[in-house]
Amino acid sequence: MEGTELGGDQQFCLRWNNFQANITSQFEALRDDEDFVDVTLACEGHRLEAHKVVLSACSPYFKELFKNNPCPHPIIFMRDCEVSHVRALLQFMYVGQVNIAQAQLSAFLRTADALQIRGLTDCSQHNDKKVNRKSPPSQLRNLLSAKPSHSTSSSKAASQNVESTSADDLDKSASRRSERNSPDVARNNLSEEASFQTSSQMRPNNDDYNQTCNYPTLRVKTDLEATEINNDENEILMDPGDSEGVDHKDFSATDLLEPKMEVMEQEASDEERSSFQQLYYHENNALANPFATIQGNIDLMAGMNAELRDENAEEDNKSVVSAGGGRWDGRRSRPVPDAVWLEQHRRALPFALKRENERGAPAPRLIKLGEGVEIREELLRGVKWGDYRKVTRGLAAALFSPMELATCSVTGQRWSRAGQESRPTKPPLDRRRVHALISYVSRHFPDVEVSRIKQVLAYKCKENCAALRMRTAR
DNA sequence: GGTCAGTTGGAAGCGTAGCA
DNA sequence: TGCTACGCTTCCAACTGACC
Repeated sequence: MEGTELGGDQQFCLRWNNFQANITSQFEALRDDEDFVDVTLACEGHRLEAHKVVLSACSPYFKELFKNNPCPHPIIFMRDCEVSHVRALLQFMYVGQVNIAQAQLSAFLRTADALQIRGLTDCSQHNDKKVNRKSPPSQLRNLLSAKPSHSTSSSKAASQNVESTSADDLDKSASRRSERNSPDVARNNLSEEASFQTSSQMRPNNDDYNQTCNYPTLRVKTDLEATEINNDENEILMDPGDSEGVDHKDFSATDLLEPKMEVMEQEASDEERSSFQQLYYHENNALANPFATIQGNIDLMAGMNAELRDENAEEDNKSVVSAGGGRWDGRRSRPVPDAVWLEQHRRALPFALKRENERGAPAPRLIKLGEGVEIREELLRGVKWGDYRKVTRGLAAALFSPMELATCSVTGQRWSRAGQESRPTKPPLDRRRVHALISYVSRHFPDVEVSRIKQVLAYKCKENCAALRMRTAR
């Protein structure tokens, strides 16, 4: 206990020596016991309970999401995210460290980056809204781009890399930390940061290397724990906080695969319903485009209160947030404002249809494509019927959002160049919709081989990807 | 090792909008 | 009206993984 004189009144500094350790363990216990959880992450059929305050503290992304959407207990559907990654991220946020197999590291970091998890991504960039949300912390980038080497020379090089960081950088870093930590902790971090060494065990994101090495496990630590050098060759301890002063290789625009999230509210009381706008869609226009009528997305909404959906559909469609700041209309690659894009597609929403029906508007006719996938007749009419190529392209634009087309491939097949160019393998487009599209086109163009249809779909994906890259570059 | 299928870079042709 | 820039469509080719 320390006492200081201030204005004649002696003040005492009461310090809980094990404060951080206690807080960490208690947060973990709260999560394990699911006490006071107020947000559910739904991923691959699993439900992961968490606390908004923790997610907000660890991610400006979640913080903004929850601030703008004051639902008492939102359910966030995380599509195209692996549940194991989400679990690991929660572990990281609650405990401050997590073990990730090297083989999973790249994908894990992409998910972390997309969710702007502090300590795993450059939050300074994320705080700058709309700007590239691409780069993981420099040390992680080093990890991903380091040459394969187990010699001490690389360790020295890595050490020199850190040593080249200027004192100003270290001071900046330390001052940033001091905002979160006590001055003592900040000093500790400063001294430890100066002696930080990126381990020579760091494995490059290299496929050849992947195939020949047993991956060490990466252990990432947050600022909650002091940085330390671990001699265990199978563990890499790193302080993710500092991102300055080290040359790095930026991820390309296509490295970023946006997590597709839909925030929906849990069953709420009447009082809660009257208090909040509780239905939100975020980052993913899946529910706002025509394929929302397919069973898959209806499944996603299974937990929703139908009445509430109707009540809030219109307002919520206006509240959609897009990280890209706009969407393409498929025809021209100029960005279409979200509001415009949504207005063009809003009526395809199942609950929006119900709302219109209640108002006496004629029920739009849905055409079955197959595989349980339906499309509005008017959208199908908009498809050019010159040949199978135009039909395929038209259906692709109707069934998949531009972001889906830009970030997915037809089958998700691994492409070896991806590894060489530090570009991740794209996830597959929704198989059911792909099959529906192919079967529909095949029925009307029986002489056309399926491979040709897939090829056209692949062209479409490539074009959207290129357009996305161009937009991001600008 | 051969074949097939999928992904992607790149090029060419065409259409459209903006401008002088 | 002609030019230019831009974007969309289409196709080819290279490369590689999966499969037999």
